[in-house]
Amino acid sequence: MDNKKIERISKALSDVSRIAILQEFKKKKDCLYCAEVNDLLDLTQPSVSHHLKLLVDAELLLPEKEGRNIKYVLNQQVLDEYIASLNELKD
Amino acid sequence: MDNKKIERISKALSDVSRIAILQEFKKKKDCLYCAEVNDLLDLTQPSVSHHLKLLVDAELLLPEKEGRNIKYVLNQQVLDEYIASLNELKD
DNA sequence: TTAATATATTGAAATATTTGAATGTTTAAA
DNA sequence: TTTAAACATTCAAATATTTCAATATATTAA
Repeated sequence: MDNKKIERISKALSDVSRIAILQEFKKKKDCLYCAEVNDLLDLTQPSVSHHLKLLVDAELLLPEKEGRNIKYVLNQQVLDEYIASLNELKD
Repeated sequence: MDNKKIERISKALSDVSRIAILQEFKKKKDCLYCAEVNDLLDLTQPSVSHHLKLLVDAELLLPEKEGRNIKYVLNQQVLDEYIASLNELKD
């Protein structure tokens, strides 16, 4: 994983709202609906949409359209690659 | 590790200059001098000082004064705790 | 087709981050 | 003690991020 990608993922992780979104996946098996995220956070719908976009742009979340709804799935592979990059920092 | 700490470390990691600083530790055994970081980056001394401060504030780097110089050591424990928090995101 | 629901986009304000010039502080050397 | 070296701080400018109101788009229901 190149440094620009590490930077982008780190930015995606550098906000407590977005961290909370990712943590919600543990509770809801492995998929989360956009509407659930709106309920989770104390923010307006456009703000939540913005946070989800950053997570999708970083490829930490994979969006799947289901009619009017969007289902998000955690991208474990990208998360693993990011963690592997961090582990490489250690001698 | 609480979410504010995760946020702070993620922010520290969300800049290519700071990522480059951390990666330099692999080459230089496990300690890096401030002056070496100044040489490494194409930035002015105050900017480098700012970046190092963010890494120290996030506790990713431990500073040790040596006369006029400062030696930085990578804080592997904090890095490990951060990685552990990310691993917890996965189901 | 019309209305309602779910999500995205735009635009603007508030705040945060990045950078460097100028300057300050601390420590060592002359 | 004067000077030089290493690093920090302050301030301001440029840029990026966060947030929300307003509005747009897409899809489903009536």
